[in-house]
Amino acid sequence: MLSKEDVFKEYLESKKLKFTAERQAILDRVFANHKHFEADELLVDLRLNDLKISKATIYRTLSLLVKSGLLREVIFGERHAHYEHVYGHEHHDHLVCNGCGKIIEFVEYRIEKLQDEVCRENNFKAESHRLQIQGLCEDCMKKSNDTTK
Amino acid sequence: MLSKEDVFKEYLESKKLKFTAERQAILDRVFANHKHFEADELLVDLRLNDLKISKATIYRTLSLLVKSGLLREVIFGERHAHYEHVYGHEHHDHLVCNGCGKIIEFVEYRIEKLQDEVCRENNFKAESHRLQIQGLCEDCMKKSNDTTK
DNA sequence: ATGGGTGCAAATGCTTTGCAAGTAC
DNA sequence: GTACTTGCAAAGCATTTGCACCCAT
Repeated sequence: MLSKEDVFKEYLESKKLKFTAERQAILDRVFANHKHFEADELLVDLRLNDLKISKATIYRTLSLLVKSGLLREVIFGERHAHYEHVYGHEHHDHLVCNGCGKIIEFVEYRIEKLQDEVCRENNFKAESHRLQIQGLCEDCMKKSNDTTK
Repeated sequence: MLSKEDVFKEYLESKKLKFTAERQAILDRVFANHKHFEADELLVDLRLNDLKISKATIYRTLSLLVKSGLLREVIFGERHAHYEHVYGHEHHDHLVCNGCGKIIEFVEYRIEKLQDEVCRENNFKAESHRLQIQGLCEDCMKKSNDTTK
């Protein structure tokens, strides 16, 4: 199986783009740590590792990582992007807590199958999908029911 | 059954807010025409009807319409909001064509049921959800297969 | 009369872009 | 050598906000 680097390098080559030190560093940090992250969090993480890469380059590289299929952009209702790993992770969907912002991932194969069915019915060729359920997690539910609050 | 106006007025009253001419006009135009629309499209529509309402007021009123439950905000992967009617429409999800931008609505009760099941398993209380499938519609699929292109 | 509402223009926050200088191949 | 890259600062865009004046209740 191809490593992340191989996947990225192959993509870059196919587009006649270059594998620079900045792209290397971003790739490393993106997959070193977090699962979900935002552009700014990546910037901080790079700084903490003494990597001085400009915001512009971060945005440009994230876009390439998405196009190469290593990352996916997720939008959680806010107006800025979050990213998550595609490489090495099964496709999943999200429960987003409106109370504390916690994100719970889940996999439900039967939903995917019904989606395929819907696509067939509408002569639609799916390329990607996102399902997200907003509400309250267990803890926040308890808090909001707590009459002593 | 309560009319849209009644729903809106009730919401405003409950928050000690006022039912102004601007809010009236926006409510009317929002439900006169479109289903899906963006803030800017609403602005144009208001101008075409000789209603000179500022952008600020449009944004402030849309937010109130969402809170009152008459509208829902949908984010189609772009970085700006779309709105759709809740009042008078069954809950549905979307197929979004990456080729031409067309939006196909669908209702699939079995998916909703599986979502409820997922929430139960995770002790999660759903408040809303959004499911969207991106891909190519029939027409765009034909175009991309067209070898004469 | 008065607390909320409006328009305007400026501010915001995330993201993109133009440009001059640097670098991978 | 030459096309692609980078950082910087400026621009872009959708949306929000501060403020002085206005108006529904």
